Amino acid sequence: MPPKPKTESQRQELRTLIIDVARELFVAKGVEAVTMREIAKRINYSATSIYHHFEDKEALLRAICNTDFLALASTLKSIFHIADPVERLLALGKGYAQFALSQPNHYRLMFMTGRVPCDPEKSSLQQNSAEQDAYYQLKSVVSQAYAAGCFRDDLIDPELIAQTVWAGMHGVCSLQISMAEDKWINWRDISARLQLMQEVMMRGLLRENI
Amino acid sequence: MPPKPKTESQRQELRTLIIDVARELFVAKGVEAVTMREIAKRINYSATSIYHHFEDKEALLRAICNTDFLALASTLKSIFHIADPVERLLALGKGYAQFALSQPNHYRLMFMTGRVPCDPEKSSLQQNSAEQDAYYQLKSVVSQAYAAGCFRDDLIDPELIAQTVWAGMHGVCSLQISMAEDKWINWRDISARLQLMQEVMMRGLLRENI
DNA sequence: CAGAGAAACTTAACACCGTTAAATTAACAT
DNA sequence: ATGTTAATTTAACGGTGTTAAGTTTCTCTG
Repeated sequence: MPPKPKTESQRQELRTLIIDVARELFVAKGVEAVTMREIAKRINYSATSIYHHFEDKEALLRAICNTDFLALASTLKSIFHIADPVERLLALGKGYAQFALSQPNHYRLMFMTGRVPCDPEKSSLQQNSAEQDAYYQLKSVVSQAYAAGCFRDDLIDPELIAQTVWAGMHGVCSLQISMAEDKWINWRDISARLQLMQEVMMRGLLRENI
Repeated sequence: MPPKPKTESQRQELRTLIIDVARELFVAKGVEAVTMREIAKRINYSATSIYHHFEDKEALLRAICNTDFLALASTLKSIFHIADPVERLLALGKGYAQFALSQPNHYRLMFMTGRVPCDPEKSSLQQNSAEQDAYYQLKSVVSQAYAAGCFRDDLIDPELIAQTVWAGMHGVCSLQISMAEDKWINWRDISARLQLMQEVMMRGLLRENI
């Protein structure tokens, strides 16, 4: 009873259905839970049909990743209404951390696995878009603070600053995600670690006067 | 031609041979390359025999991990001869980063996968040993700087400081390891990123006077 | 209106994987 | 000599991603 030539929109619908089901498995049980057969079972298709929408499992993961990058950028764009550039940067960091810690499996896939390297050529997302590109949002916010003269005089490369700020927040979040259960370390509260990281970075980056 | 009751030392020998071969595959091709069958082939045993030395693949990875934690601590202990506490801390960070970037697959297994959480109960390594426990080394160096009054007055928890310093360096290294190939980002030199991270952290943490 | 062709989908299979059960071999202890 | 035990292997199970080869249904053309 299966086969019918479908309209393009129905095709798209099925495609996003696959992605959604895959994400769901994924959120609950991590990357390993995303097996082609299980996804297929949940949508009452055979495993093979997924290959008509995605070249392979990597491609499917990449698609999930893309929707997540978009979700991250969507979350973060609410930050731009904040007037003070430093407060804006801090809020960006907080929003980023909240995303990471509330959706650890997605964060892991996006920033910790190294699979699925994003290529602007292939992505459906628009690079350098304030709506869709979270990295561009970071660059923007840092550049704005830079233009406002917030940073120390010896810091002359906003993109390097952005990458450092990112690394700081990513360091706290990713250690939390992959090592929070590790009994070797007597972890301080994650909120305290995030807080101190932001304080330290700001004190290290910003001008001192006033 | 196979079976002979072996002495305990021969058993150990084979055990470490397995670990070594597994590490080798591992260094070259990452976690996924470590398949029981391939390890077995390289030492001319059948895959099943590995299970007489390691409960399962996790246990084998854990064993590899342990040797790597020891290797890291061994590398870092050369830092303790440095007299100035701040210089010592900086050198620790540099040594850590060098380890991470020169052995990315090991670093990934140790700090980025979340599998194999280390438990002091089960590990063969000695916790709180200046020779074997890299985290203890970090705590020590930070505590020494703290005792020397290097940090700002409002910083009163050396372990929180240590975890933050760690997160900063880990952030730079892990982003490099998992995202250096990502074409979305116009990465600055890894050395510049490490350098700036250390500068920022030191400026953020240390007292200002003189 | 018949039949060709394409699209959607399925079943069957391949080559792997980690892991376990059962069988085999060789050394030791009695 | 015999039995026990440890070391090892072969065979197999259930799982994975993926591909080849159908099967069914629609649409489009002659």
